[in-house]
Amino acid sequence: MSVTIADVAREAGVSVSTVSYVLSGKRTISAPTRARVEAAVDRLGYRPHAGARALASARTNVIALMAPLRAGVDVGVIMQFVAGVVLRARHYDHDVLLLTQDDVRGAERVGAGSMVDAIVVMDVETHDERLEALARLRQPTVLIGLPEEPGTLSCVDLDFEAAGRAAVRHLTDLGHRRLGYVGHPGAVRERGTSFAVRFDRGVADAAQAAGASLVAQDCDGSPEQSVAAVEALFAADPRITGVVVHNEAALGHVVTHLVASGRPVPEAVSVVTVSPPEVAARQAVPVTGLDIPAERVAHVAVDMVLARVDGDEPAETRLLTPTLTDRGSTRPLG
Amino acid sequence: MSVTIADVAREAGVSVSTVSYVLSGKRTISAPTRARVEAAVDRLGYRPHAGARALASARTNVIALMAPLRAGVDVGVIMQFVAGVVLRARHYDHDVLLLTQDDVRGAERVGAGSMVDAIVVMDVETHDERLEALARLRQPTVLIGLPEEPGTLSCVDLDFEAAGRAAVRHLTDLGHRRLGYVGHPGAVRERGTSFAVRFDRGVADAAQAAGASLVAQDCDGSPEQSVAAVEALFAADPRITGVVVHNEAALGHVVTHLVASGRPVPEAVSVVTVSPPEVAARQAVPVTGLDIPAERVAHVAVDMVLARVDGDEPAETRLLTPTLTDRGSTRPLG
DNA sequence: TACCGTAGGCGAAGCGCTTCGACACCGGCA
DNA sequence: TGCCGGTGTCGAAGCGCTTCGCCTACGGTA
Repeated sequence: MSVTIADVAREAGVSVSTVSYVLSGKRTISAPTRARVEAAVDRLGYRPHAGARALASARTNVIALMAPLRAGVDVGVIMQFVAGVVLRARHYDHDVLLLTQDDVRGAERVGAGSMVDAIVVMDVETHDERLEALARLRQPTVLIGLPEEPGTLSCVDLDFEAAGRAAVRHLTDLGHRRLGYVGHPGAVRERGTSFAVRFDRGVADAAQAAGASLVAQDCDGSPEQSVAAVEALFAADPRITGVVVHNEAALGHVVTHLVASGRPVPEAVSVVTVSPPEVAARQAVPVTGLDIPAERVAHVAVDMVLARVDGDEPAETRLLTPTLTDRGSTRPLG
Repeated sequence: MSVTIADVAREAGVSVSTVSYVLSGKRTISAPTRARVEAAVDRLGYRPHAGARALASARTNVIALMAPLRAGVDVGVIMQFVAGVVLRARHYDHDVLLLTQDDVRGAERVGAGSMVDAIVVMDVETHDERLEALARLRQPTVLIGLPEEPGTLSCVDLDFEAAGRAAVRHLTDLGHRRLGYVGHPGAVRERGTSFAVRFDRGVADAAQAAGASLVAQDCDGSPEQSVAAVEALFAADPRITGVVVHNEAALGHVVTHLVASGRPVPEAVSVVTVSPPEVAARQAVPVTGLDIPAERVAHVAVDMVLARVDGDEPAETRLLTPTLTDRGSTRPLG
């Protein structure tokens, strides 16, 4: 069929094993021999057969990525993440096998079938039904998100609690002491990756630590509810000067309504958010906030999971510290 | 390591080859024997080793998908397409290996390395530098788009010429005889997948056939150019009553400006477009148009390329006929 | 009754690669 | 001079699966 390692060996006048060692670098080979082999490889256009390699070495150089491919609000972020995983995987000379979120047996299939060396799972929920199957596989797995019971699985996520604290502290450092908070609907707090709960806690803690008052309001992100949430905040405390928005979908509506209702941003109200930088930046008033670094999370995920492939290192959970980008939607009180 | 076919054979009290034949169905096996084997498989949780299978059978049950993962305007459409490919591949019991567009040697790597059975390439340009390498691979390939020289490669795309004709005919059937057309900038006509050129031709042909006048205007999709394009059309012919927009990015701006400048849609001007249905539907005035069926294209692409895997059928180019969805942005003249 | 075709099963030869152990050769040391 | 430890190379044994050819039974036909 195509050119095999035996062809290369013959062409270079060495044995098959020598060619293999030249290619893998796992034994020292003298410079002249190595040169002959490399020349033969080039001349014949040799490419090792991935299946044969996988069979003999128990390594495939492929990682599985389970991603939510349904069209949704945050498609852009998902793409960024997927691209980040592919890029980073290539950096380690790995390819990426794409599985969809709803292919519940997908991980099991590719894992048990030894098609991949490791598995990255996006969008993990607090009580995720896939975890059990994942834990049984011999491939290391990394989860994006923080389930209640990670067991022996690694996790990466943004440190939402720190993000909540940082968001509030940014406001209190500017002197704001009467704060509003637009969060997620209760349903998200249950499911989700617990990020909502963690963020809430960070917000509350920091407000208390700074001696600031805090009015919170859930919001599903619709234009109506967003407007209503803003009004509810100011009804509860008309003197609010700082607002934290942890709801990508609502962000635009909240800002627009603040301005439209005679509360210009940042002149009357300072606004801080957590979101992908692109989302925060493209609002009518660009919004200062904590960036969700999709690509960085992707990189870290791949790094972590590949580190575990042949090391017997234990699982680990890593929370990335968010960084705040000032886009001018806040200003000192007074 | 894990359960092998030999374990299953032992457990079922048959030979290894018998187990293999039960699994593949390539030879008749008596019902009782088959049952024993299947029971053993279940009991042991046996999964064939993909690498071993690939080595022995020269089939991997994986297809490569080369997709543009950079964040762009049409991320949603790309995702739809990717999801469509994965779904359809699963339907044939295949998995999908994801390559990025800019990984120029990616296809060569996975192809020559026998990691995949077939290759799907998105976003092919008229003179695509990847074509040559793809043609050299032994795996069948299907291109999304229509390059100038497909050679032995298969292609799928929407029939943009038919779409152009249908768009115009929809207007002329309603009695419109003075038409405007907002197209792509010249640069896109050069690159791209020639779809712009093909659409242009369809539009011009149909206008001529119906004896309608046609004023065309290029547009890069920016708000400014979109407004300028509309004004240019009506400057050239103030009596235009029907407009064809073949520019996703411009569509919103064109519609908005028509309405804002006292030319309500559809009361004063009928508008027809070609775009993904979601885009047409979410405009201020939902726009009637020819749908770009991302998922259908994906399905057809997978069907075509897998059909060629072990058949020696020749390459083929398929142009999908677009269908028109009426969203109320057109009305009879008068 | 003798024969043949077929269904049902087995053995073994690869598929192309990695890797372990063996071996030859060389220079340095006692 | 003899021995020892590296260094560089080779041979061969798998890795787990598919598939070809072969063999046995058995039922049907002449």
